[in-house]
Amino acid sequence: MSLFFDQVYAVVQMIPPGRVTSYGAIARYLGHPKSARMVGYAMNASHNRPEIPAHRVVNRNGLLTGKHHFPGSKLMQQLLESEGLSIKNDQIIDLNNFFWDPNTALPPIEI
DNA sequence: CACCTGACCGTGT
DNA sequence: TACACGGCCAGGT
Repeated sequence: MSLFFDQVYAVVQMIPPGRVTSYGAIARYLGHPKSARMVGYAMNASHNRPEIPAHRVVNRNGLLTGKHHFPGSKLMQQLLESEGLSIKNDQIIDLNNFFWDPNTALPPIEI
C-alpha cells in the first residue's frame, strides 16, 4: 500500500468521536492540496480496516457523499447521529460546530 | 495499451 | 452567485 494511503488512515484514526473532517482537509494536511480525490479513494480501499472511522469523513459541504459505500443506505448517517450529530437530507447540520481540521488540531508534518 | 471512472476541491469566468 | 473545468492517480474494462 502506498505511503499516502497509510498517512490518510493515520489522520482519520485521530478524528475524535463526534467530530468530522473533509477529504480536502486531510489531503491538505498531508501536503497534497489537490489530491482530495485520492483521500476518497483511500477510504474506498479501507473496507478491510475496521478501525478506520470512515463515516467521520465527509465532503467540504458536510454532505455524506460516501454513504452508498456503507452496508445499508443509512448506516453512515446512523453512526454519525449516534455520536451526537444532526443530519438532514444527507447533510450535516451546523457543520462548523463539529468540523475537526487536522491543519489546526494537529502539529504540522515534520520536515 | 488506451480510455474511463471515482467517497473531491479550488479557481476562473 | 452559479457553473465549468483541470488536477490528482489507482484500478477496471
